[in-house]
Amino acid sequence: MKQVEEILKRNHLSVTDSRQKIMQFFLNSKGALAHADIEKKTGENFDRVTVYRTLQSFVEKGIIHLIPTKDNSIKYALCKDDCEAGHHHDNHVHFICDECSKTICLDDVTVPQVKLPKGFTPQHAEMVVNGICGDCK
Amino acid sequence: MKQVEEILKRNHLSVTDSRQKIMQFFLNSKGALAHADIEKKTGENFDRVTVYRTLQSFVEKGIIHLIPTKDNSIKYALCKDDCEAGHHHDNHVHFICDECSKTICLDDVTVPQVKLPKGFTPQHAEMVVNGICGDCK
DNA sequence: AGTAAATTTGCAACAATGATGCGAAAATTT
DNA sequence: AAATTTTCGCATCATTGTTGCAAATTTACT
Ligand SMILES: [Mn+2]
Ligand SMILES: [Mn+2]
Ligand SMILES: [Zn+2]
Ligand SMILES: [Zn+2]
Repeated sequence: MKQVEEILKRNHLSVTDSRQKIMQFFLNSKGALAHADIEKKTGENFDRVTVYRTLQSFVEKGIIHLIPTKDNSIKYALCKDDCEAGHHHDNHVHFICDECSKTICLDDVTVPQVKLPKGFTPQHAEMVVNGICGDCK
Repeated sequence: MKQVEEILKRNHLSVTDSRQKIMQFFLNSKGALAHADIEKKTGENFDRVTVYRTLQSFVEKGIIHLIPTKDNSIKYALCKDDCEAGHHHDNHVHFICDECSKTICLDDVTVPQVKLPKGFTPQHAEMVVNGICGDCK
């Protein structure tokens, strides 16, 4: 059984053409992807709505995760941690290159804990670092 | 001279009605504000475009800063660090309450440094913590 | 204070992004 | 292979953000 098919089945998603192609596109990509990347750069011609719904279900199943940005653009990347449906537990740092503007998961760099002021109860923390990536230096 | 007027003049912005009102709204607010908050909750009736342009110029002048979120919503808050036009240097942690969904600048909590893999050169880091705020607990 | 110059505002128009309802198509189950 | 369930693609709509331009306002100048 092909890898993409296996991933979809394991996550209780029916195996459709769009899902297979989009999942393969994630597997082939180094960095994170935006909706527009998938719509335009897959070579395929999926409906915009199909792409939205596919990404949504991947997120729900814990297959991909969102990456926070300042510029109102959503980026998605494969979860390499063992996320479950309805509950992600990625806690790695993300890097955004100011040169090539690629967004990269630093899977081995965990988000450090910080001491919060009295009264605040932390649940989850995200960290995004900007700078120059290895390829651009 | 009124406080808002003083702030605008200091940042080389002409003192207009919208700018004064929006700046005052920031000064009165505890947490961060979204575009929609300003458009709807000021009581005033600014044109959408005016609000966009006002926020843009405040960001450019280093008066307010952006806060990254996962859900594609931009939040703005007053800079309490000494930011300059074209170059912000806020480096405090932000807290988003899962209950009341307020976004709060933790001005006294600085973003910790992390060790990045070889090749990556950091420039700036952002950290956002989710959880329950003091008011909601 | 009064006028000219510069800046900002509001409107219209447009583009991009995202959500929803629904019948047709495809995938899964029996 | 037929029935059932799920997904897809299209049409339609809502929200968010941008741009050009004339009118209004603010600032600079005499
Ligand atoms: Mn990641
Ligand atoms: Mn802040
Ligand atoms: Zn790069
Ligand atoms: Zn709260």
